[in-house]
Amino acid sequence: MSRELTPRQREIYDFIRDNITTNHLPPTIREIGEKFGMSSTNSVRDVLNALQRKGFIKRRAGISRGIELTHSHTEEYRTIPLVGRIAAGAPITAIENIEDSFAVDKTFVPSGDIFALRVQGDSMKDAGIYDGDFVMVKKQSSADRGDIVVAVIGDEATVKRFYPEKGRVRLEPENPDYGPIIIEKKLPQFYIAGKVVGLMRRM
Amino acid sequence: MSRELTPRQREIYDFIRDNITTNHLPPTIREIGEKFGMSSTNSVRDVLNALQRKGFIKRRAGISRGIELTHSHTEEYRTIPLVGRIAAGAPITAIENIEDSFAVDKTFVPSGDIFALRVQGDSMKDAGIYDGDFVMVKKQSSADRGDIVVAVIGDEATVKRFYPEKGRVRLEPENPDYGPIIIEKKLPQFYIAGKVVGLMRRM
DNA sequence: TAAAATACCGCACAAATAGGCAGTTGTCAA
DNA sequence: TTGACAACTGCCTATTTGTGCGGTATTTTA
Repeated sequence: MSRELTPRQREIYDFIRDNITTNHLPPTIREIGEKFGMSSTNSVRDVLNALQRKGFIKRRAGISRGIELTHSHTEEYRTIPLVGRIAAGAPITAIENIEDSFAVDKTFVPSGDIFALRVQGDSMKDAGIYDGDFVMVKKQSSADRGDIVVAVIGDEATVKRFYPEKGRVRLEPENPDYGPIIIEKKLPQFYIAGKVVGLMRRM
Repeated sequence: MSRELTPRQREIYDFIRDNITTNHLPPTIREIGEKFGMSSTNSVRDVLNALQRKGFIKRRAGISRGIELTHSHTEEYRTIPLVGRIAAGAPITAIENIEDSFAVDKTFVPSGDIFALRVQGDSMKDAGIYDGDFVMVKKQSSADRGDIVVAVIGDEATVKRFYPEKGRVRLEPENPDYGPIIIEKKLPQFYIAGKVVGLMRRM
């Protein structure tokens, strides 16, 4: 279906895309024609028809500026809640706990229930996770051995490597200055909030 | 200046906003009128004038669908080009070099000319920058001492710490396994592409 | 209480816009 | 060499759309 574009088609497609991002508005047929020095609206129409046939754009008949990108760069992001405090018992992404939220590219995080958390301390420094980093966490109550998880103990959330052992759980930091945390499995104030699937850092 | 909106104005403002997010297109004056059962375009114009005067929208005269939201809740993210190859001479973000692009929250990267680059190798491992990470780079041709920069040498881009010295530049890795790179300043095939301002990692 | 703002109607007009038909030229593959 | 496709010109039409002028009635503000 979607064959390759010719240079001309690519050029015009790019112009439409840029126009949308710059002016928040798709161009009219004549605007395209003027830009590329075409004196006939039909010249543009031919190209638009080609783009539509090849599946790159959609058009809404009779509507001004009714050009829409199919491979829409418009909705490639998700909004992820940034969790402030984490308290045992309360659901993590309860509205009361959401401090902020930000946009992340869809291809960057797996689908499903994701939240973000700000890392405190440098106990995971040798895993490249630093104080102040934001980790993207996929909500799940269990994890595989060796996964980096967000564990909640009482009212504190901590990022550590997860090692299940007989009757207990070992949470291993990635920093020789810190020792492991051992949790007896029965503890009700302990649970796994999720698995770390991504990281963002401002520098 | 921007006083409160009347219920009617709020209603119409919301409709415009919803229309943009749903149809990726602002409505025409008549579309608004139809929606709210107004038979005169002037009824709509009055409200639009009020919205403009109060600073909620901007209008582009003579242009169809030329309504723009000022407090744009639509644009909390930016699209950053992911640069594939980097070749000396050619402008980095030339279309030929752009491999992909992805959305990033606006609050996450500074404004200005930003591109993303995939890190190869672990020479910056002790700065928490790992093989396969994406770094966000602010385009600039110079940097401060100690900044982490993207330097282009010939056809290769490398991420290192920047130390200007007399008549030359020292690029320092953050990994004891690697030594510094020394560049004589005159070299034309060497330049600073930008400064690393952020990092993203998939895990 | 007067002035300003709000929220409408109705009509008219010009510009902007999409769409259509007929034809030309060059390229490229069957 | 024929035919499909790409990329155009030119001209015409119908619809869409923004804008302008002149109104009315009610509410809010100074």
